[in-house]
Parts: sequence; C-alpha cells; structure tokens
Amino acid sequence: MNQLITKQTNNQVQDILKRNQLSVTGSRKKILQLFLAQDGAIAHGDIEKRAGEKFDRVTVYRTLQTFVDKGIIHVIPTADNSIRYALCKDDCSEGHHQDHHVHFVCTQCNTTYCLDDIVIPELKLPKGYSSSHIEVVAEGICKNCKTPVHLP
Amino acid sequence: MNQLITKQTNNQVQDILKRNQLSVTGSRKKILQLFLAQDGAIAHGDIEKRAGEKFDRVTVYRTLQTFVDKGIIHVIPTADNSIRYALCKDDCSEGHHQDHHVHFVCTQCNTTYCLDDIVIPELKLPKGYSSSHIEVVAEGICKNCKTPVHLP
DNA sequence: TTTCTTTTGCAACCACGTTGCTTTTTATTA
DNA sequence: TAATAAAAAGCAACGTGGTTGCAAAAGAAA
Repeated sequence: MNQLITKQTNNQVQDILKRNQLSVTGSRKKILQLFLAQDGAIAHGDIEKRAGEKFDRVTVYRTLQTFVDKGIIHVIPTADNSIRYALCKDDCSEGHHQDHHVHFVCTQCNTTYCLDDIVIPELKLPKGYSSSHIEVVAEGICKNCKTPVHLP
Repeated sequence: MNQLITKQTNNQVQDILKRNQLSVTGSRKKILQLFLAQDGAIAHGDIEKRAGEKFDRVTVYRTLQTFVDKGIIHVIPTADNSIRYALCKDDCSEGHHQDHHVHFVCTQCNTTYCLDDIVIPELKLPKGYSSSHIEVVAEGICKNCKTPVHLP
C-alpha cells in the first residue's frame, strides 16, 4: 500500500504530463503513478481508495477524463458493467486510441489485463452487417492465479 | 408504438410464463410481449418507456431479473456501459445460460443484435492464461442501416 | 512576486439500481 | 364463487456513480 516513489518514476510522470501539454498537479501525478505501478487495469473506485482519500471524487473523474482525452489511458468495458482504465501504448495519441487488443479479466483476483500481443481473429458476419471495431473480453484464470505445478 | 397484440402472441406469452412456473401478471405479460415483438435487444430504459409508463421502476427491474434467472432473457454487456436484454434461445434454462454468441451493436440505429450463428473463433492466449468464456461485441452498420444498392 | 490561467474542491443535482415494507393481485382450495 | 395463502406490485427511502456550476486554490509565466 505504502508506495515508494522513486526519482525515476517521478521523472517519468512529469515527462508524460509535459509531453501531453498538461500542467503538473498533485492529483495527476498521484493517479499517473498508480497506473505506472500497476500491471493490470484500474477501476475508478480503486483509484479513489488507493489515492489515499486525498482527492475529491470530481477531481478523480476529471483527471481520468483528461488522461483518456490525451490518449494516456484507455477505457476497458467489462462484463460487470464497471469501467476500468489502463495505460495506453505509445501509439495512442490525442483523440485517436489504438487500443484494439484483447482484454482479459481474471475471475479469481479480478484483475484486468490488456493482452497487447493477441490478434483479434476475423469474424464472418452475416450478410448485410459490417463492423468497424470488435471488442473481445476473455474471462478466466490469469498467470498469477493458476494452480502452480508441484515439483518433486 | 400502439402495439396490436394478437391472440397467438398472448397465448405464447402465457405459455412461456407457465412453462417457467411464473404466475401470469400484467407486467410480465407486457414486458415479455415487448421482447417477442422486437428483433434486437432492449435496454431497461426502453422498457420503462415502451411499457407506457404503466409500471413502477422497481417492478420492471424485478421482472427483468426474474426473466434472467429463469433463462428467458439474457444480459448483453455493451461498450457504453448500458445493460441490454435479449430473448434467450430454447437451450437456455434456469441458472444456466447458453448465450455464448457474438453481439452486434449498430452505430447508426443503436440496435443490438444477437448473432446466434456466428462462431467465436479460438484465441491464442499468452502462456499461463486460460479462459472459460469469451465475450465478443462487434460494432458497425447493421443490415437495416447499410446504404442500399441503387438499381437502375 | 505578481498576474493570469488552469485545476481543485464543494455543493448540489440527476440517473440508475436496490431494499424493506405495505397493499394488491394471483393462484389455490373449499 | 368466496376464502385463504402465496406471490408480486407499488411506494418511499436509500446508496452509488457520475455530472455541472461556481468560488477558492494552485500552477505557469512574466
């Protein structure tokens, strides 16, 4: 819980904010640090809790919205209807998200991962339908929760 | 808007309710009729509006929940975080939904379709991940909204 | 440091969904 | 058909998640 923020991380945060023409503020630094320190995706509620009750709800909403607008994070739709956010890869930019990858939700630890390297296969849609975007969410057990192999 | 309910539809509704050991009530009949008269999926809000402001919000919620529990309808997760419902096929039953098909959301008319015949292709997940269920939502233009071919 | 601009925090509000309880409706049995 | 038990509907109230307008505070620039 008590996160050690290294000088590197701090510089990285400032870098990202400045590169996106955002002023460096307390909430933006804190929230961005949470994303950098986290493997999977984060829900809005997690952020409010893990930011240490320091920021107003409204501020968290606006900060997340700003990050989405700038292409720093992207939204992940989940089956349980709770929005989650994850860092974008470098090829996302303002107004143009490139986050067309598979998302994986672990049913055990409830972590959401972006599987950037998985290719979404072609779908044969019925006659008359044409799709511009396909969202794939896989549910199951992640690499950290799978039953470990017992060695002799 | 003003729907003509035929005797057949009425019988069908009663049939479905009785088959699922549900008592036949006004709201259940009305809401089930809406589903039978509709090609695509319906959102909760639509139901409240189209039921003619006759039923309490709570009643609609509970009726939908009952139908989901009984396997009469199923929930469709959408990208915009609004839950939609659609009739299940016959192989759904109480506590066991068999609705593993692709869902299609038309970006023009905003209708959601269940593409029952489309097979969800295999996904090659990274090492350590195993999935029990894959949700696929395609976005695009549906058969009713596509630009018609101009004949000479 | 001063000034201007941006961001934050607060209060209030709305939409969505849920819960507990009373009244009404449905199904059942006489 | 009337009486009864069981189920569902309606109502009020509440909780959460998200938004908006505005005044105060913090950041950037000079």
